[in-house]
Amino acid sequence: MEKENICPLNYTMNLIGTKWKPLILFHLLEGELRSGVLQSKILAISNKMFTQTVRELEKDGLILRKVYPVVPPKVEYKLSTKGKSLEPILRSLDDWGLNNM
Amino acid sequence: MEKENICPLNYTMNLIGTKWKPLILFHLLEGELRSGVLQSKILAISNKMFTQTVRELEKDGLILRKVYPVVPPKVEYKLSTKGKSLEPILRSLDDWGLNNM
DNA sequence: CAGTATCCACATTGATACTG
DNA sequence: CAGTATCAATGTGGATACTG
Repeated sequence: MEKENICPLNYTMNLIGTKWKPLILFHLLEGELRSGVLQSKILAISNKMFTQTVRELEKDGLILRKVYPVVPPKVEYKLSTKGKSLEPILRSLDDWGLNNM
Repeated sequence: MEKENICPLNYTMNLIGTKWKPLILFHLLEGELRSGVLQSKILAISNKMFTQTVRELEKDGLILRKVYPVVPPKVEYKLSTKGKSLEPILRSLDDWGLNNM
C-alpha cells in the first residue's frame, strides 16, 4: 500500500489497517503474551504472516518484544504505551462489528 | 482479502479497512456530495478506484447512491444510517492520527 | 459528468520446508 | 519454541482510452 498519509485518518489506517494487525493488538489488550500463545489465539494465521505482522507492529512502536536468552527460545509481546492508546479504537471496531454483523 | 470474519473486529475491518474507504466515508460525514465533488476531495484517487470503492460501500450498505435522470448525468452520494453510525470510529481514527503522526 | 473496459505492475498472503 | 527462506497464488492499485 502506498504511503501518502495525506490525512491523519490514513496515518492510522496504515498502522492498523491490515488483515491481522487489529486482531493481534486486540488480543494483547489482555496483557503480555508469549509468542506461541498469541499466535495460537489468531486461528488460521500462517507462521510467516504472524512473524511479519508482529515485526511491523514493533517497528511502528505499537508493541514491545522481549526476548529471553534461554533454550528453547522464549519471546513475549506486549503493547507499548502508543499501542495501549489504541484501545478505544479497537474496542469501537469490535463493538460496531458486534452490533452490525 | 479473505472473508473469514471470525470476530466482530474483522467484520468491521473488512468493511472499512482499505486504502480509500475510510477517506470517502470521512468526507461524507459533512453531508451529501455530488460524485465529482467527492472524488476531487480524495486527491490522487484514480477514476477506477473511486467507482470501485463507492460501489463496494454501497453494496455493504454504508452509503446511498442517488441518480438524477438528467443530461449530463448527476449522481450524489451520502451516508446511510449504518454508515453514519461509523462516525465515532472515523473520528477516533482521525484524532489518533493527529496525536501520533 | 459519471462511469466502464483493458491491460499491467506490484504488494500481500500463503504453503511448505528448514534452522538455531 | 521461535523464526527464516522460498516459491507460487491472489489481491490491489493504477494508466489509458472509451461510452451514453
